[in-house]
Amino acid sequence: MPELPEVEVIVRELSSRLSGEKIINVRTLWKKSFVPNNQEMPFEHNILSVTRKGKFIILNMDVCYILVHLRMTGQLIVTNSHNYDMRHLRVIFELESGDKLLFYDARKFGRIYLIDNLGKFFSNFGVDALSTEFDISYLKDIFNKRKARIKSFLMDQRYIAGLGNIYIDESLFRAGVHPSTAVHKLSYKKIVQLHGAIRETLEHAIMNMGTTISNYMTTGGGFGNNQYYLRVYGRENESCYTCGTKIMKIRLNNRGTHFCPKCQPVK
DNA sequence: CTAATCACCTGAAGGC
DNA sequence: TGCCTTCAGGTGATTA
Repeated sequence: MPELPEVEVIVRELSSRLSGEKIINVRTLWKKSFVPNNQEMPFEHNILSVTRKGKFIILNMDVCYILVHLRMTGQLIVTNSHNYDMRHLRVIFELESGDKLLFYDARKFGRIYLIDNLGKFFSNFGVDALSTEFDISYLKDIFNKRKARIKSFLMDQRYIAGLGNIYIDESLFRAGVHPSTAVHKLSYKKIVQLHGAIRETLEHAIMNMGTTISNYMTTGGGFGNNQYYLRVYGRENESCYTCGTKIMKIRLNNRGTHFCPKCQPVK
């Protein structure tokens, strides 16, 4: 489901609702969703803060961390109702206040990890796309000698963390780069443009509270608005806002990929 | 080591 | 209505 902007919106909400809370119990309804794989476990931890790295949501606690990855269809909902929906409910965190943090996940791809060493967990992880470490020289370095197509390279979280299918298509459009371009063929000028395009695309999406296509929602059940501002994603056969050419959709490494053939010519 | 493809799951949407 | 196919904000494992 979500990419960096959606996760960021969720983290901001969770941060104000969960900081200072205490988890007093965890119940797992689908074993694979919670990586210790215990159905029930004694559990008492204070949540100090909620942060993010790439698409991972991080609950920072006294002596350990809970990491949540929503993958395609995961949702986190905070509720004080006793009558919540059980359909697709996978994990329940009970809080001392009486509220519950509910993890829903229709496709069961999402994962929640309980770990004690963040550095080790993220050792193979690239820089976050909104961090200051993600700058033009970093982008130039990781692009050096790479022959992969730019779209699939940007999907790889070991280099840049946070980008996914929607925002890569949108960023490549803004930068005027064809998604099949071999990474090492990008000119310095295009690298600069792409860096700016990625930043702008993500920041705009966060301002719009994320993109709701099918089931992304915020922790209180609200929707995003960024779907109304997409320029290529989901617009196949519609006219490019810049030049009027029909937006094309192709399959790249098994992912639907949208672009304007005129604004993003093959290099 | 790098790059591409498959596997994991379920449900919604479209064609017939 | 219903059956069948395809597709989906992701990523780990497997293959070449």
